[in-house]
Amino acid sequence: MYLTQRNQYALRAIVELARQVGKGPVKVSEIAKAQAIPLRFLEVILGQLKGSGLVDAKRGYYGGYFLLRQPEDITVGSVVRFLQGEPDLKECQSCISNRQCPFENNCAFASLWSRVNEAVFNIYDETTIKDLVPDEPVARF
Amino acid sequence: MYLTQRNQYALRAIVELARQVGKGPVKVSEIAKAQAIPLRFLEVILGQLKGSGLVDAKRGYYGGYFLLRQPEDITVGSVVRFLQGEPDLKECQSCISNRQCPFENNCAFASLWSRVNEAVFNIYDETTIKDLVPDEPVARF
DNA sequence: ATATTCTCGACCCTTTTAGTCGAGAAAGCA
DNA sequence: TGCTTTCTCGACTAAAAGGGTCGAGAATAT
Repeated sequence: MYLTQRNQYALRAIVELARQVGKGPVKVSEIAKAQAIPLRFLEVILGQLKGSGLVDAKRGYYGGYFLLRQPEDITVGSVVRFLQGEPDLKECQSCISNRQCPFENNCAFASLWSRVNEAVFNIYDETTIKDLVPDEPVARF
Repeated sequence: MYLTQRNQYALRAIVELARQVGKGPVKVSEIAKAQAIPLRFLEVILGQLKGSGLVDAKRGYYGGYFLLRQPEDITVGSVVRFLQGEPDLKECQSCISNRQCPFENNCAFASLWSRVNEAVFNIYDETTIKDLVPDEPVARF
């Protein structure tokens, strides 16, 4: 739900891939430059992202990263879920251990947290990567 | 939006005060015990909370903390806002500095973050402390 | 006086997050 | 073949955030 800098970088990297869809693999260095992300850090992030099945990479001269699905078929929710996993909100986050919950597992906070989480993921799930790609500036003549 | 352990402790402390409303000041040690919060840490938290105008304290023998408003008049939103301040969501959180935003301040993320934030605070604002106080177990005979 | 309870600032420790680095492996090119 | 490019992998470091503690002082009641 709360997105770290790293996870925002990941999203922006995917957006950049979406922006260049159809132009073949995009180099990490290119993404890093376009999105102002530290290069070596981005390498790590994209490496992780490969595990999601959303992107893949090719090495060598014409190498780089590319999307495995259309931008409109990738939701922010699916990316976020992959990056941080779904939090276990059935159990109240206020209680370190469930055994010593001061409300004896009848805790009103649990419902609050899960409602919040649901609201957030509703938004994430209805937002696709395509929605995040900036519109091309209209050509002037 | 994202609540730290500390901020959840704060909320639970207030809930405990609400639970005991009308019984005079509640000692920190009592709150700590009831809500399973580390005592010395709770002292710090309640000290901060005094600045919100929602609670106040009295020292000495019959001292302790107490609410300055009715539980139903305190929203979770007002507490959270005091604890963490409203994030500055007009500007995209992805960009370290606004000057070097790769999207040139026309960033689709900004809208996403603010929609998420709004959704979360809608829930926080419509939830009062009273809603979080567990129902008294019905007396059986 | 004295016991009680909040008050204040400084302090410490652990975990998370951000970011870097060097060497290696695949892919293309000459 | 050998050279260049670009991803790949694991280890590593640094900074920040978060959680929690402590001692001494100040108000309040008996």
